[in-house]
Amino acid sequence: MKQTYIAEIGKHIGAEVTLRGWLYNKRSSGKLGFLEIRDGSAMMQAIVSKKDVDEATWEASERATQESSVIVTGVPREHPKKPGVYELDVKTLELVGLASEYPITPKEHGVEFLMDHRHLWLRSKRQHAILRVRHTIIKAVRDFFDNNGFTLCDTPIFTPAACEGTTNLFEVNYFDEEKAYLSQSGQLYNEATAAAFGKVYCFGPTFRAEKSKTRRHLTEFWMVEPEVAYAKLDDVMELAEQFVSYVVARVLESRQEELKVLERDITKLEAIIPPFPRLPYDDAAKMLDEAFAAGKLENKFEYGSDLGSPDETYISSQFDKPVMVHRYPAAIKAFYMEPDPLRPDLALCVDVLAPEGYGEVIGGGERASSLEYLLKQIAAHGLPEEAFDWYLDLRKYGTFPHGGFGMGIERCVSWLCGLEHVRETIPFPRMLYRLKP
RNA sequence: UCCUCAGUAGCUCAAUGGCAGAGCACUCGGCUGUUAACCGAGGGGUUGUAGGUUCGACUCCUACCUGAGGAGCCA
Repeated sequence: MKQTYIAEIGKHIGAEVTLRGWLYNKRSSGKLGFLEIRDGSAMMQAIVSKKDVDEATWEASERATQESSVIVTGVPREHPKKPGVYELDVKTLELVGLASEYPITPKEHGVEFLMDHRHLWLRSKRQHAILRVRHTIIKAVRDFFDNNGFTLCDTPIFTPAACEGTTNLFEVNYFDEEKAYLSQSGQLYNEATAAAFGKVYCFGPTFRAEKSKTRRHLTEFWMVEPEVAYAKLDDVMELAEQFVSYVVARVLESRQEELKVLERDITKLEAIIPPFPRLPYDDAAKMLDEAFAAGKLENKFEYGSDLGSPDETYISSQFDKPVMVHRYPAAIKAFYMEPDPLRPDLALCVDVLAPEGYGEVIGGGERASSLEYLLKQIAAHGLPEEAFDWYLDLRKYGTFPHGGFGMGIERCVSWLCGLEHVRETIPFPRMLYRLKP
């Protein structure tokens, strides 16, 4: 008995097939049973008619509870009332595993309950759709870089020192010599591999021990980080808009069904095509001042500070494409940012803010290439110079201008799916106060 | 760390300081085209914890616990 997957059922109309899966839901009308079967690929309704099946099958169909595992044989045909929809006329049904009373009912549930049952919640239609979109996004991310001459060079997860201080890092006590930390970015290592391969990317889990408790934060999330030798800030911005547009297009192309389940307004996604607006920090500051004067923002924006969440939301709401805010004050950015030669108080960096209030999905820029400047910056930030000896070597042995960015996968999934919270974008989210399941 | 809100049946919620309730889920019965199916019956409660006010507290007060949303910080 070869298994047929429901997603392929259209190819088997009129021929007997075997489905293996789980009972999603059941309705009955006397001697007629309607079983919704899911097998991971899709769902379909199976019809059990008492007069057409043997006693064991009828009894099993009556006994089967929600989420019981079942093997069903039958003949698929078109739904009598819905063209293009298929149903299965059941011949036999075998109960593989009777499910105990299933906690997730077809009615509504609260967040805490669903999060406690995340291992089961994944079986529901909505979660299935989200994680399929996630899969497509990740595939598109890899394809984009693989097809554009990038080499995958993954960076370590255990790292000896912080990129930007140790306050938000997870400490690991294992290595004899010194303290280790879980990676918060692969960027410094990307700069080393970029000198070897030219165009590189890394893609892995990232850890941030921030006491953040918002819909945009996870303590463990996945980040893809490209780095390009000889790239200037303009090249980085162009790469970012090409990359984001490609990923969005791939999702639109292959995940229509899932976006429909999620009730996503796809016209919003269809607008995501290059070029994206470029907004200098100074202009962003002016926009925020005007918004505050017009009573559209609660707090006055202070020039020189970083954009707050409400600020980002306001700015992105003014555009129907992702907006690239560039050239922030160097003082509020990481030590390795290249200063703008025309305005040394500004850093050659860029944040990409997704539309519809989804906030920052990409952060990046041009890296400082001068050894003298980096030494000054490390001292100014109070960082231990010896921790960066290998990083400084990159400036000693053939330094070169270069840049790149990092994109948080979960924020991207959240945006493309139109979700309220990133916790649904990863199979098992890790958050402040959430380690199980 | 700070601000706001919420904890009542397995789940989602109701109950004006005066008898602890409904829908879903579950069990039993009915129904040959159901779509969160429907109809009838049944079991199911330390109202987050501790204290206080009151003749009487799910309801009011205090503290704590847990969760959610937000700020800061970030992708």
